[in-house]
Amino acid sequence: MKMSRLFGRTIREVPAEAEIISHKLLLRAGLVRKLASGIYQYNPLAWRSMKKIQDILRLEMEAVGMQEINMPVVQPAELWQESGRWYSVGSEMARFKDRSGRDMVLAITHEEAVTELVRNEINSYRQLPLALYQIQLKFRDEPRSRGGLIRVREFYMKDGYSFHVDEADLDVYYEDVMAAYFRIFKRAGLDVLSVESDNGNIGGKVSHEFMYVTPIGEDRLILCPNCDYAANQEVAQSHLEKREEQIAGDLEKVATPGCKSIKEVADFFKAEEHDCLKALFYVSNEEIVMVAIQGDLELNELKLKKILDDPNIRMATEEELEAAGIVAGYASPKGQKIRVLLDRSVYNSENWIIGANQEGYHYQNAQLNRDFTGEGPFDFELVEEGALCPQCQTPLKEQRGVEVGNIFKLGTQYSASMKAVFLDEKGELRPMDMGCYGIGLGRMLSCVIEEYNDQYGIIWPMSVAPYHVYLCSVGKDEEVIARADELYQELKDAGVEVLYDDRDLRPGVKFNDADLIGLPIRLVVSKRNLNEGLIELKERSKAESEKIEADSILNRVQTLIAEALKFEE
RNA sequence: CGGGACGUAGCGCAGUUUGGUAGCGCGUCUGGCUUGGGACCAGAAGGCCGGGGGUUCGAAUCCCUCCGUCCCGACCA
Repeated sequence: MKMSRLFGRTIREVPAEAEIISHKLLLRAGLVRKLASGIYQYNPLAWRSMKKIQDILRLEMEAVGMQEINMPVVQPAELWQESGRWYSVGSEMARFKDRSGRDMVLAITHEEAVTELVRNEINSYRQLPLALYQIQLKFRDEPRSRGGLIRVREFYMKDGYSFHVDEADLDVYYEDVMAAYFRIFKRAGLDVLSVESDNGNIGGKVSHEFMYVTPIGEDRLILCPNCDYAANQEVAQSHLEKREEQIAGDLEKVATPGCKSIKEVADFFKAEEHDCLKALFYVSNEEIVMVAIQGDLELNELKLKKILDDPNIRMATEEELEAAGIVAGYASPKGQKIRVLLDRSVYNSENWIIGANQEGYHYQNAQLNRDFTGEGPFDFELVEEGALCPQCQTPLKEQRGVEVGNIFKLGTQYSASMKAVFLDEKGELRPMDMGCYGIGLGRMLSCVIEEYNDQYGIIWPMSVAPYHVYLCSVGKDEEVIARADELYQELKDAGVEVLYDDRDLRPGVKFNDADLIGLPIRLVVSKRNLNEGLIELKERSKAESEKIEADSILNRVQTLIAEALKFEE
C-alpha cells in the first residue's frame, strides 16, 4: 500500500475527547473515527489489525475444534421471550418493530440464537460434543461508553458456544478453551490474568474473566501476591481473621450524642471501627431489609443481590427509614422488626458496639443471640486491598483491569428453558450442558496499543501490526525513488506486508508518521546511504537503527518477521 | 440516572465577564524555495458560533429549552 493513497490521515493534535493513550493514538494515527458516542468507524489500518486479531482467534478456535458460523444481529423477540431475557434485560438491548409490527431486537449476544440453531440440528449424544463460534457485531446500548474502543456500544466479538452430554465433558472442554485463550492473548502480545467472576445476566455457575491489568481498567481485581488467587472484586472473598479470645461483657446503654458514623462511634468508645456493628438498609420488593456487618468492612451489593435473589435492590432513603421508625445513625439489629441479615463477621465477636435504635444512644458489649438476632451467617464483604487471601491468608492487592475475554459454564440454563435436548445412550431425553466463550476484538486492539506505545506513537507487535514494514524514501533524487519503488515491489512480491511512504514530503514528516503509526520495521532509502549501497533498517521497538547491504535487506526483513511471529507457549 | 466540564473552520483553541455581526495556530489548496526528524515565503478556500425559542435597534455573547460530547459515579454477560 502506498501512503499517498492510504485512506485515513494522521493528525498532530489530540482531539479533546480523548483522554487515555490508546484512544489518543487510535485517533492520531488515523485508525478510527467516531460516528456517535460508543460507535466507531474503522479505517484501513485499524481494520487490517482487526483482521490480524481475527486470524489469531480463528487459528486458536479451530485448534480446539470450534467451527465458524455466522448468526444474525437482528433477531425476533420470541427467541428472547423464550429464554426470559426479553424481560430481564433492560434498555441496553435495542428493541424495535419491523414493518409488519413484529417485535425485534439487536442482539446483545447470541446464546439464544445458537441454542435455537443447535436444538434443531442435534438430537443424539452421538452428535455431541459440538462447539461453534462466530466473529460478529453486537450492539449494547450501554449507559456510558468510554475510553475510545475500551467500552463501546457497537463492537465485534468472537463468541463461541459449546454443547456437551454432561457437566464432566463441559468441564474438560472449558479448560481447553481457557488454555486457548491464554495462547490467543499471548500471540497478540498481551499478558492477561484469569480471574473468578460474576456470571451476571448470562446465568450459569462458573466463569472466568481474562483481564489486562492497567490503571485505566474499569474492573477492580483482587489479587493474591503469594498464591494464584485472583478474582473480580464483584465476587472476591476473603479469609476472616479470628478475633482474640473475648470475655463477654454485660450489655450497657451509653449516651453517644452526635456520634452517627462508625468512626465517630469508635472514637467515642476509644475502640476500633471493627468493634462497631454497621447497619445498612436496602429496599427489596418494597420491603426494607437490614444488613449488619463489621464496622470496618464495606458491603458488596452484588453479594446481597444474590442472597436476596433480587437484582433490583437499592439503598433505602431517609424518608423510608423514618417512616419505618428506624433511627438513621443509631440503628441496630436489636429488637428490630424488619428482616435482618447478618454478615459472617457479626459471628466473630462477643462484644459489639451497636446502635440503640434511639437518637443519641448506643449499646456496648452487645452479643449475638443474647441481645440481638438475625439470619445468617452470609458473606457480604466487599473485599478490598489488605484483606486476607481466602486460600493462603496473605494480604490481598487491588488492581484495575480491562476485561478482554470471558468464559462461562452455562450448564443447562438455556438448553432447559429452550429445550435443546438430546437422547442419551439409554434413550433418555436430556438438556445439553453448555459453555460460552467471548473475546472483544476492539478491546483487544485498544489494550495492545495501551501496552505498546511511547511518546511518539504506537509500537505494534508483529502479530497484529497493520503492516510489517514502513518503507520510506528520502528526497527527490530519481535514483533513490527508483530504488525505493523497486524495493517496494520486491518486498510485496516476497509476501512482506509493506506500507510505502511515497509522498513528496520532508523526511521529518515521514519519520514522525512512521513512529506514530508504529509498524514494527522501518526501512529508509536515501541518497547518502544508497551511495554506499546501504539501506537503513530500524525496528520501532529499538532505539538504534542499522545500515544493511541493499542486497540482503529482503532476507533480513523476512528473518525479523519470522522471528517475531514465532510462537512459543 | 446523579455529579462535573464542554459544544465557535477538518483538528486544537481565543472571543462570551462588559451585546455592535468572527479570529489565531495546525491541517487543506496554488505557486516558489527546501529535502535525514512535523522547514520557510507569498496567496487562497473553508463557519447557520450545536438546534429551537425569547430579550434587544442589534446576540457567538444575556434568558429559556432541547440536543450532542467527554470525565467521575451508578450501571454493565
